[in-house]
Amino acid sequence: MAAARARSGERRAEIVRAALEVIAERGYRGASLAAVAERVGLTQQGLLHHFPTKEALLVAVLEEHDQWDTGGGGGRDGWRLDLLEPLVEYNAMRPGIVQTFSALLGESVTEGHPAREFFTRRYTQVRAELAGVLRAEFGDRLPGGLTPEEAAPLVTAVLDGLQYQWLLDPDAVDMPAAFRGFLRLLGAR
Amino acid sequence: MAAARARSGERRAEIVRAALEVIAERGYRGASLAAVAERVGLTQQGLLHHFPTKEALLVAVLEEHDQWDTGGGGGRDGWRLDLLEPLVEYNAMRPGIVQTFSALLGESVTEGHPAREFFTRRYTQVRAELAGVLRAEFGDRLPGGLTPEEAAPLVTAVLDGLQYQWLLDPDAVDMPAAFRGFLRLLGAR
DNA sequence: ATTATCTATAGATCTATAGATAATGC
DNA sequence: ATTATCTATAGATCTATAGATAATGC
Repeated sequence: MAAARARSGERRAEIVRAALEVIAERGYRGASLAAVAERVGLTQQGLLHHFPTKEALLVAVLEEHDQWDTGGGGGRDGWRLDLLEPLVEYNAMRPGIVQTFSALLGESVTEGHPAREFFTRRYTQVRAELAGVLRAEFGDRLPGGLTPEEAAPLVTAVLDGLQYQWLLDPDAVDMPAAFRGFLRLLGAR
Repeated sequence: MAAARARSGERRAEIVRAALEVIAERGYRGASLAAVAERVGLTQQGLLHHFPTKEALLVAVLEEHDQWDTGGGGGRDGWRLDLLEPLVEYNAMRPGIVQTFSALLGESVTEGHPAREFFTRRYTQVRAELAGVLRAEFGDRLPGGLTPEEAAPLVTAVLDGLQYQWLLDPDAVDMPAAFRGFLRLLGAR
């Protein structure tokens, strides 16, 4: 045959990449296995050989992009505040990934959604790590008398909220500039 | 028969209310007409007598709750900054509505989603009105040198972003308190 | 006559299972 | 023997249309 048989790991990676795209376009509930399969030149049943269920495929997508959103800049755990702005800048160049993330986050608040626990855990962790970073940078008090623990959910909220506004209307919202504005509010220079 | 025939307007209102609930639970794409119909004691085909298509029902839901999110507090156009905090407080008491809104916002960034234009327009309008409110309150410069136009998308982002964190983990996030913290950052008392 | 509702049903999908076929690795 | 894929198909759904039936309002 023309194409050599890809090793299983490569095939799985291809499928995860395709799933990421289809989820960006239609969300998880709207994404069909057939659409993902077609994108990698497989039948839907062929895809199910690599991932036994649709949910298993979603889990693989979530694991693959575990460093999403707030983690991309600085490696698994050691975030630094000055790496958040470059991360936002980077995200502004890959609307596809941001759209997948945002669509999944939106869906995840509905009942019994398979990504719900993932996001819940992730936000708990992100808030805790951000609080640590903010304390290291600003000490125990930020402008307005906020503690780092009070500011951390706001940083996360701004990151996510700006993504929605930007995805809906990229020309109307300069996501990195807006985020820099927020950092100035926090007192960073 | 037992129940008197409801006037059409009442029936439609019942259906819209049921649709709101089902969308909160499953999102728009995941919400079936049959599930909505069942909730008001109709068959799926009976429901389609009142709304000719599923999309028409969504439009009715969006129109009914046009004052969603940022509008509830102060009447159609005249927002005031000091009514935002009570609005967040009010939202914290109705997770259902917030969940419907958040699920729809998340879905709306996917391709060809029927609510996309609604949200795009809405955010454009919300940012403009918030900028006006911020200018009236703070003048041309806010902390960090932000202009009202730079701060407006941040206010919106914080409102939306906090909702997701709160829906995912209500015990971990005190939404009104977090929002008050953000207002203190902006320099309001 | 119009309005509200129902039954019947067409026509698409969708996920997942069963089982065949062919290539690869011992 | 195992791995990758395919064909066939079961069993659920889902939206929407067609057409019947019964009640309401002139």
